[in-house]
Amino acid sequence: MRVRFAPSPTGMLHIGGARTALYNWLAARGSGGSLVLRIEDTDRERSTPENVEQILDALRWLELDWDEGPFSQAERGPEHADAVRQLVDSGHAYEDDGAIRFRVPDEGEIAIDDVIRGEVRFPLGALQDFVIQRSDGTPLYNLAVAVDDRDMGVTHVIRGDDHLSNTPRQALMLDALGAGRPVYAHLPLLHGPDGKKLSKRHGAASVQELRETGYLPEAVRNYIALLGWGDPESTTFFSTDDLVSAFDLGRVSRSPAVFDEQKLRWMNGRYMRELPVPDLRERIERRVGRDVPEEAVAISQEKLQTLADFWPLAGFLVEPQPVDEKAWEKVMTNGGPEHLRAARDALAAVEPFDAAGVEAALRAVVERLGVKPKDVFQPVRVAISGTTVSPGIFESVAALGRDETLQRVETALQRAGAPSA
RNA sequence: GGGGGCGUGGUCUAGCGGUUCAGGACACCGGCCUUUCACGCCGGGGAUCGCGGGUUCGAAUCCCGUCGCCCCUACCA
Repeated sequence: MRVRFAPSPTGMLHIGGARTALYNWLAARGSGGSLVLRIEDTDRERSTPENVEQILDALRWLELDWDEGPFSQAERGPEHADAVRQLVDSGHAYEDDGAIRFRVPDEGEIAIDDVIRGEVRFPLGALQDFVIQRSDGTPLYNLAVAVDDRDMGVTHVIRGDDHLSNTPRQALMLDALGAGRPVYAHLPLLHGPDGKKLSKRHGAASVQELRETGYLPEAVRNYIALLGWGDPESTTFFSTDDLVSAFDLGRVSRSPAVFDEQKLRWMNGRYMRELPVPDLRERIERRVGRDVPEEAVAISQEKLQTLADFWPLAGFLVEPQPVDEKAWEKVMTNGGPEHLRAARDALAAVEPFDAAGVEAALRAVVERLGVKPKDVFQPVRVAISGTTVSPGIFESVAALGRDETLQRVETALQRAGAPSA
């Protein structure tokens, strides 16, 4: 099996394109075949080196490797021209105002075999003679695709459903050229939450955006694999290896799917929780661009859904964060400062200064003061983190260390105007 | 207008003529846990399978029609 992913370089790779790339990749890897990357850049206006690079970056990030290419369709002008000439010579195409049109028979029909849709028939009478070469001598999409797929030995064309209507044109040319037709597989399109089709223009959800939002490539792969395909057991989590062996083109759904970021978030969180701490730490550091204590990662892990969640949740373990006024108001009233002072005194004497020790000390304070646990814990939390949301308070205090904790508590006490002694 | 595709709870899906076929997941609601937020666990509401016919003892599953959405119909891809 030899497949190809042939994006047009319009910039961002949106998730629909990413899924097409994934399915092609899965088909190739699962069959021991190869994947060819071809850039459909015959429209020079929107094909820039930067746009091409963006597509490649997105694929690399998704860890979808290709075996050959990227090939530039625009650089295959001679081959396209040869094919056009051959079609003209054989009477299958003719000149019209300088352009070359392919001659579509007026009657009859053409049947396309599609792995996903079954046999699809098109009455030829509904097809116009279409232009295959511009008057400036450059080829058009339908011709270029057919010729390139033929020349590159593509055996299976796996692409979006929006190309199904183009298929009879391409097949007609292949037939006229005396070339065999590849096996076709047209994937259902992806729509946005608003029901509209997903594209660069609408709604977005491009691979680069997913990356910036802090999703893991393996989670994205798993999620988008399920957009249009599912195994009989309704399995939800697939390692990439499992995906390769379980994926079956013939089982791909025929109806459009809607990209649901909430589910991706959930799934991403599940992947994050299963990551070894050192691995997660490395990814977080790469994202925030600075070193992060392993402990901070370890105690945050179960609360993260994306890499972007780390800093707001545990950035205070790296450096002091601004105080959230609402949080402050909420916990520093009704005896907050007083409880905080008691907590400070208890923490000063904790030995050893670990989560268990901190917990014992803080709970003792709660008991002695006869208040609720949160009456003590929350002021401490705000004092060290600046807000009311953080990893477990005992773990956080322990991770921060005695000196830093005491210093922040002291600062908070002064801010509260409470006598520190 | 012409041609083509698609239609299972809000969303992704399983199912492909008959042992709970309406299953699983996200989301949602309630509870437990509990130091916040999450995680986790337990429970719940929600689809008669777009709609209408037909075939059949029996259809989400087969056929026809109809409606809706989408794609192609460019010297875009």
